[in-house]
Amino acid sequence: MNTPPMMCTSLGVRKGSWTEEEDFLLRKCIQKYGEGKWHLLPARAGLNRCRKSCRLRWLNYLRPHIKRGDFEPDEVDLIFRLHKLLGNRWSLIAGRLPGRTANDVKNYWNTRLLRKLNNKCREISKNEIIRPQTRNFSNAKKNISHWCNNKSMITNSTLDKDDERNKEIVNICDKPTAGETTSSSIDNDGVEWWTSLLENCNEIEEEAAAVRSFDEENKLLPNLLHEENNSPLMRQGESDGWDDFSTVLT
DNA sequence: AATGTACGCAACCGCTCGAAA
DNA sequence: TTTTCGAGCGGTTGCGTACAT
Repeated sequence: MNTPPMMCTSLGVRKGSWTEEEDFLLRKCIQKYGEGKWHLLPARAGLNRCRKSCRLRWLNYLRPHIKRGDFEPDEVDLIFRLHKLLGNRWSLIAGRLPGRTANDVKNYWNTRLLRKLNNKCREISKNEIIRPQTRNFSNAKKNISHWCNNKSMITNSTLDKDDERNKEIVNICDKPTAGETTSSSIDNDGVEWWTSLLENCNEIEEEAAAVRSFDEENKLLPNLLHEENNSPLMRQGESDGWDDFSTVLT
């Protein structure tokens, strides 16, 4: 392994890739003192790194039992489900994937999965002409106070960014279940797409809250993958929109 | 063989949150 | 109650590598 190029900040703190020696020092220090107290770690370990860098290196790379290599289909399934439920809460998602880090999950989502979704959307757009529709907000007044009180609407990063990729995800993820209005059959009053989106936000927030409280009671789901049919989150027969993803990914 | 491009991953940055003073 | 500071998180960037031209 070649020594990576050295970079230092103005304070002389080393940046850039980690060397084997630094890894060794970090590992040794954590074995001795345990995790935490990151601000003390660089001095204890004799590392010329900032505490953030040390923490990240440990969490994403050096920690025992970290799984490397491709994600299994089960894991990809779970990522999709949890992303729909939780949004870009990578640490929460990773918490349900033993051996995977938030950074891994985030990278995987941002590269491979998003591309697959984008490709699918491009295929769709080849065949369907999506015409912009005028939006009549007069009918939406009644919803405004509801929107304003809905924190998830304001802060949910998967929804509030004017980002084409997020829009595509929202379109796919919010593909309605049987009996609901389809996104392609957008209503004529021009409001329903907004309200249904907002309702979804509420649902997602409620489900996320349920996850949190469930976690607190049970301390992490033992193995969601194998128990999902019994899981309160993914009960059989309840459409969570996931079935749609299988087709997207193939 | 050389060059350009796309992709994946590791790492950094800036922000928020919560605890302690 | 306010301020300070450490910890943690998500977004983004940069680099190395694989692949295409």
